[in-house]
Amino acid sequence: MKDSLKKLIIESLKDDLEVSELLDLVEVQQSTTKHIKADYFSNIAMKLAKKLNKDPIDIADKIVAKLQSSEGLICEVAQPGYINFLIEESQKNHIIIDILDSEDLLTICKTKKPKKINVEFISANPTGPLHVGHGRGAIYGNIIAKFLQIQGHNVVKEYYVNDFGNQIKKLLESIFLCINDNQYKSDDLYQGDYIKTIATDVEKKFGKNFNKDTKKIKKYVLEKIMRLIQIPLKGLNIVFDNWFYETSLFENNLVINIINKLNESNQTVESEGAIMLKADEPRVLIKSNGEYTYFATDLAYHVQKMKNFDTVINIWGADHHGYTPRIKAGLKILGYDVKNLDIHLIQFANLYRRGKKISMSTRKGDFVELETLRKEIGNDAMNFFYLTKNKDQHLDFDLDVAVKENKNNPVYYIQYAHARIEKILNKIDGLNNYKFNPNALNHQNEKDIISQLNNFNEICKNSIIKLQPHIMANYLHKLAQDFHSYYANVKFLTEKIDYNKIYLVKAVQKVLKCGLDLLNIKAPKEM
RNA sequence: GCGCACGUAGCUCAGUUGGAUAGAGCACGAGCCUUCUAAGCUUGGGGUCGGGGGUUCGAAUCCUCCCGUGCGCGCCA
Repeated sequence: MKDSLKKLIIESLKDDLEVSELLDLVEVQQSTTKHIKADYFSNIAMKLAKKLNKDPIDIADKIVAKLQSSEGLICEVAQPGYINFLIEESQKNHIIIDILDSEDLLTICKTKKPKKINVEFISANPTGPLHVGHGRGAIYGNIIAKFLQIQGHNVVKEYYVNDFGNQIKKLLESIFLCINDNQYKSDDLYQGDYIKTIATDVEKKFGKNFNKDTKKIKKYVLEKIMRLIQIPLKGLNIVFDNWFYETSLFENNLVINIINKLNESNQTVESEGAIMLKADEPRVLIKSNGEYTYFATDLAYHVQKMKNFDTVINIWGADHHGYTPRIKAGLKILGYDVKNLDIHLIQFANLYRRGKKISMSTRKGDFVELETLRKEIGNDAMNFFYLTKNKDQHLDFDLDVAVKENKNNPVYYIQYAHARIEKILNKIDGLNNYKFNPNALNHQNEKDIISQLNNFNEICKNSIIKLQPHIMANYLHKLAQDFHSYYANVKFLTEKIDYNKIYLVKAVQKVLKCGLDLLNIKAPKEM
């Protein structure tokens, strides 16, 4: 609808030599102001006025004069130069048939150039179970991968397992101490209850005095931890295609290869026994004790991804933002186009319980497990809660409210709309014998809903293509709201059923279902 | 101190490339079930969009300064 109006305007301006170069300024927007009687409007006259040094009203009048002949379209000029469009009801109402006939409501999102895309998310260190601090990134990353798949891309969901380096050493040390010294306490080591559980198992299998450095022990413990990590993921239906182990980089000599290449690039310097890369600023690759830094292995990891994929997406907590320039600088030196590396920074979600902020430290064992939260409030509420907010927004999550609202959560509002429609449709034989009359729906509630339905494609573009799930979440809420209002005002199952209304709610249900599916939220048939 | 974000109703958050009179949920006040599910509807109060300045026909949105909050500034990962 919007695009066709845009085309009309461009068409009307094309002959004018003065503006023919300015046609990309043309835009049409949906009218949202209640007191203005218009479906869409354009501000092109005001934009051109400046460039041409003319009165915007005159320009608008000219455009409107040319557009007047279009069928089913009423154009008006308003101060200080808006062009308002009113579309005939029957034309707008046709969206109902479009939706019901459509085999896939999301075809508009399909890309013409499918790419191989790697989406890496969560990637929490394998030193403990996932806690609530990982929830936002988990749900966001999963949905981003899904949106890309819907666009038609070939997506690999990946979890990077940091099974190399100090943290793992400390984990093993913690377990060792837990077995041999019940009273151990150290700010530097891990102390959660899960350590005790694993320690018990380790002791059973390996005895008290095992050698912490053997591969066997490490593998055993790592498997235990990875199993813990997968519990909430299974619960949330988050499935990874690939678990990339940091140690595999060494087994394949990938790190040393990268270091060699960097050395050849003349972008490395030696300083106090360490090798540094001239990245955004000098960054250590090899410590003076000969160990690789996280940066060095991470570069090798990213090179792997850049080689094998057209686009590489990292979903990172916002606390990693300072690391971005470094990794990009490194990849640039290695000859990769960092335009293909897309880093999504997710702001922290603070968690409160009884008005107090909950600290989330795996090491101190002071955290609420993601699985605990999931069980308390349920998948649907959890998905909706995280997906309804912009990733750039810091947000506060009050556990008490979340649990209290379990029965009263906004997500149920949307699901309830879906279930209510289902109940109506169940009592109808079907629509095959009734032809939809596009002129029949004139109730204000009906107009509101139809306007929302006409919006759906635009919402899909903004949400799915631009990877902004919260736009879809908020749209669904608005659509549900319009429906509930309608439902309260209108009786469907009367003696003489108006099947046009049934067409309408059926289309609404189809859109709700589509949207809820998108966000990994169930669309129940009854509640 | 430097860097990256954020600041919208009492609370939690929307606000689509700058558009016309600022939005929702929760909370609070008042109504609505003899009727398709009241997990619902209707209605009221509640705002200097952190503050100043600037750009523009037009700013919550862009620029700048200030204030506030979060995060980051390791030979940690």
